[in-house]
Amino acid sequence: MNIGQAASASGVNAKMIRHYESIGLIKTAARSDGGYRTYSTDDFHILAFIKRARKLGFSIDDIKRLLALWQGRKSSAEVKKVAMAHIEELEARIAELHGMRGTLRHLVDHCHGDARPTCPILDDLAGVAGDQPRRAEKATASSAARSKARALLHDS
Amino acid sequence: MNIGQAASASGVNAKMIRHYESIGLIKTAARSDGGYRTYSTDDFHILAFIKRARKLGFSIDDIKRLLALWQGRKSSAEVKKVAMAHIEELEARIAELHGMRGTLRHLVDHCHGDARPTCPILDDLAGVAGDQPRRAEKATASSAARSKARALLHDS
DNA sequence: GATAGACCTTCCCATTATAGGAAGGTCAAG
DNA sequence: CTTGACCTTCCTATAATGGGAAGGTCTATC
Repeated sequence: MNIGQAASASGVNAKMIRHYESIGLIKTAARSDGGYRTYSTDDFHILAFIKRARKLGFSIDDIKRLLALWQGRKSSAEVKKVAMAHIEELEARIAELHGMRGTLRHLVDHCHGDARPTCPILDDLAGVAGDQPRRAEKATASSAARSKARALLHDS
Repeated sequence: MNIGQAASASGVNAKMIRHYESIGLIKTAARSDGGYRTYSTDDFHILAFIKRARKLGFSIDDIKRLLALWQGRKSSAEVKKVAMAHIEELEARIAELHGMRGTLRHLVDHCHGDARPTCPILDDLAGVAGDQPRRAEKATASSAARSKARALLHDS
């Protein structure tokens, strides 16, 4: 199998296959006389594995670990650990996006969206206090530092 | 205000302020005799605006648009449009992550996570059919092409 | 055997937003 | 006048993907 066939068979495109090789995710491919990379059925399985893992949002680093576990035929405990850590990561990202969406949804719902220049969305972004239940800004240690800095500006 | 003060006051760090200047998101800062960038209260407001917009996940390009709208004091309709498009983007990303999380949750729930090497997670990634209600792979036009390619391998 | 066209090779560049570091200049306090 | 904090520019890196150029190989057809 040349790289093109391996690509369409696995769903990982040729550019990416070369990339994965270059970063050491997959082993250096065998070469034909003409210098073409050649792939075995085993190689194809690995590529398909990678493709599926990427679809689940695993990072290349995670996949490196999963591939080692897969090929090492070791315990499933380690795999489960990697997967659960990834679930937590996904959930954190979902929560973050969800928070953004909520704030924005609220702002959009209060924006009449007509020819008038007044706009709660811009007001919020500009820091004008409105009736928003949640501000775009979370209360963090750094925001406390910023409030202090803001005091120097006689602002807020 | 020097860049450091502007940074801690706005929450946008100094490195980023220079970067935003270099890509044209903010105008070139005025300079002191010694060549230091100096920032006015207006500049600070713009930086704070940018920071809040970034916290809501707007891209730099979106922010460029929002800043123009904010400073142009034009209609709110355009702002609402940008914001709604962003909400849709957020929702698409949430849905994608949610799908990943669901599939993974299911796999993790069926993995005993002990010393045995059998693992539904790896099996799924490897393409072994299990009792999974949803596979890691969506049925798409390209997956049809891949099935055809796979047929050439006498695989699947 | 020549040639066309599909496919392959390597190498470089771009993306997005953010950050680290090096080498060197400026400022304020002691 | 030195010290230390802060600033300057320039280069590099990240993660994953892709575009494109310049050139080599393979295969089918004439």
